[in-house]
Amino acid sequence: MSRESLPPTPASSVPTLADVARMANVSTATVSRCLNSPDQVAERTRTRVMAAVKGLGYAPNFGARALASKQTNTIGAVIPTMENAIFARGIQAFQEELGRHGYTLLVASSSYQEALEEEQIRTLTARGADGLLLIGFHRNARVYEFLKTRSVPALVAWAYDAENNTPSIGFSNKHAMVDLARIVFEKGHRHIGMISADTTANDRARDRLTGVKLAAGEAGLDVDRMPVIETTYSIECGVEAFRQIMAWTPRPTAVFCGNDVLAIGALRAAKEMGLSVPGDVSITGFDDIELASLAEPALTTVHVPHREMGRRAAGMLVDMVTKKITPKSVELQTDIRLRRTLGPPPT
Amino acid sequence: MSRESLPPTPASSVPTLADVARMANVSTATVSRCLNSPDQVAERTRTRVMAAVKGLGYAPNFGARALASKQTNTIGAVIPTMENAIFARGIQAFQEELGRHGYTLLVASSSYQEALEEEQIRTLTARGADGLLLIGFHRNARVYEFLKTRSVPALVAWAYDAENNTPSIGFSNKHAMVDLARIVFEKGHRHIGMISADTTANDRARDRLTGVKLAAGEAGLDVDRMPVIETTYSIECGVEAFRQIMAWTPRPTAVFCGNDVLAIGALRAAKEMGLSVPGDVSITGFDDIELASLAEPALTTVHVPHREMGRRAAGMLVDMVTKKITPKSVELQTDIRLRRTLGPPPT
DNA sequence: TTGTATGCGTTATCAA
DNA sequence: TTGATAACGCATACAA
Repeated sequence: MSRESLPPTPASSVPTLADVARMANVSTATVSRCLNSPDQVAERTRTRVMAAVKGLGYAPNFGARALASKQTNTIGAVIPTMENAIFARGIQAFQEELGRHGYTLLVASSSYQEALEEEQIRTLTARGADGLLLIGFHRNARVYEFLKTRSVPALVAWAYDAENNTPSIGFSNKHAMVDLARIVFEKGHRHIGMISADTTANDRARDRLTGVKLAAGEAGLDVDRMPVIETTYSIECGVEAFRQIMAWTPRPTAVFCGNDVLAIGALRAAKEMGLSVPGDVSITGFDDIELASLAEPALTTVHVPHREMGRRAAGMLVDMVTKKITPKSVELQTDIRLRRTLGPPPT
Repeated sequence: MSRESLPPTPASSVPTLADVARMANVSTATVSRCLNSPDQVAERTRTRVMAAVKGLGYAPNFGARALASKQTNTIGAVIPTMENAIFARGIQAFQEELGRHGYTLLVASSSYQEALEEEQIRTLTARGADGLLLIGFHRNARVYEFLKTRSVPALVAWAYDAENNTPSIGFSNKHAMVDLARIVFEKGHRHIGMISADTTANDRARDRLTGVKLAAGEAGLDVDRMPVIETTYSIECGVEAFRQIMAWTPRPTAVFCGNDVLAIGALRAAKEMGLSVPGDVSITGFDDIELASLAEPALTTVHVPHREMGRRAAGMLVDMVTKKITPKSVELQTDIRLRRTLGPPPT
């Protein structure tokens, strides 16, 4: 056996494959095989090599591995923000499940800005993400093309659409809101309003509004005259929007909020205005974050299985990356949590 | 000029430096320079090269760049969990600031488990993180040695210790708690209790407990007889622990909680037990998460500048990585938010 | 200012 | 089962 081809051991630095090979008296190819497909190596040599690996404290160089194997075992996620508990929770589960499959998570946030999201997607792709988790479908077609030419698999979460080319895992924002709204109308409400996120760049927000309108139509309301305020997802904006919407004529007896954060704001505004909830006005949210059941009175909302979504999204994405398949979209079930902020309209 | 050295353009795939070079009729070295140090290239050629970059939609290959330059422009963070709003908030700011400096965030979570944290640190290092953000100082010495031999700079956040070898950014958990506790004792409380996280593996929790004991000693209380319950950071555990601690004799008139999540649980338990807060018992938290001011009654707690900490941590870490310096530890200020859960003891 | 040539540490193909 | 060796795509020292 000749190890002449291997350069001499350097003074002291991070050990490389060659160092291990030299120590175990085998070729670098054999060391590489020991690490990546151990069963292709004879028991004897393998133990010898592994001993050298331990002894040197060898760990493969990430860049070199990525360059040679064309994959990084890294998955990227671009989310609006971690500050919203629903994403924090989902991403936490996502990361845990990725870890179980030997993948690491690369994250970036878009702050709900379309242009920034596109930039982040490009960045994570450039950073070598093997696959991408995206939130919702709405984005420039250019982005989808980019992903396709780069052949980076992407999965959409927090939204569901069986027809779309991009696989997704989520729930029907529209149906969930229809279910909730029907219950509200059954209580007898005839004057409603909605506080929503911007519906132009946020398909989830749009679908939720559509759901309310659909149910309102069923209930025979004049959908076009329904007050809708579009604002940003924050408690303060919820406060402000609630004040505006309650100034409408006729005054709403029930206010749908695009998410729980807005609803908490609405609740606070109602208190400040001296309005009883649900005596004077009913309020509903969406997401069922921790705050929803802790609020006073507790918030009626749509429960979304964020953790399950994160966990399963990880599994799907790993499949997409490793098996190079496009999975079927998965629809998760939401359910209505009836709590104290919903009651019959004032008589 | 001869471009003979460059291989012919491949059928169609992801463009490389060579493709750009061929198109712009320059060498790969020039293209590389255009991208990394534009000022070393003549205006004329640069515009030509940049046009080719745009035209081809070229983006550098991550693995190759990492291999050649020995850096990934990636920073890793190992946090207990994203589900705690304080980390979600801090990490969000951390990531935003990293982005401004051209760095991307790699995250992993330890679920407050020491062994898992060590594994995650090794994983992120193996994934080529240029630097690491860690939470608190407590971890096996082996980990610090590992980081040193690998020469991966690490910064500790959510804790502050000017003496430690590892630079840190945070605040004195002990002093913050002393400040809060002094106010409590000034109100006249003589019987207190504490609900804490596990103090063996969590240095922040330990310091907070120390703070309470210090102030209690100052106030002339018998520190050894003070009831302390160690549990896990969750609302449910807070509920359970509060029940236990209120069964103590003499019954505490004030209960310090290791964080706001536990305090929210304590608050809920008090309600369920028919106790008035602060009439029968005062409750305090730590962190000042959103819930704290939204709770009913609003929670007296220690405000921690989580966002600022995340943002500045990013800046420090980038400095450590790029300038190869060890920055001075930074101490941030906390302040007490006096809200309704704190009152004088019942007479 | 630009080009040439080499090395970075793996993986993978092909031989032996 | 193992070894030699050619990519992989970029950065950079050195030369022109």
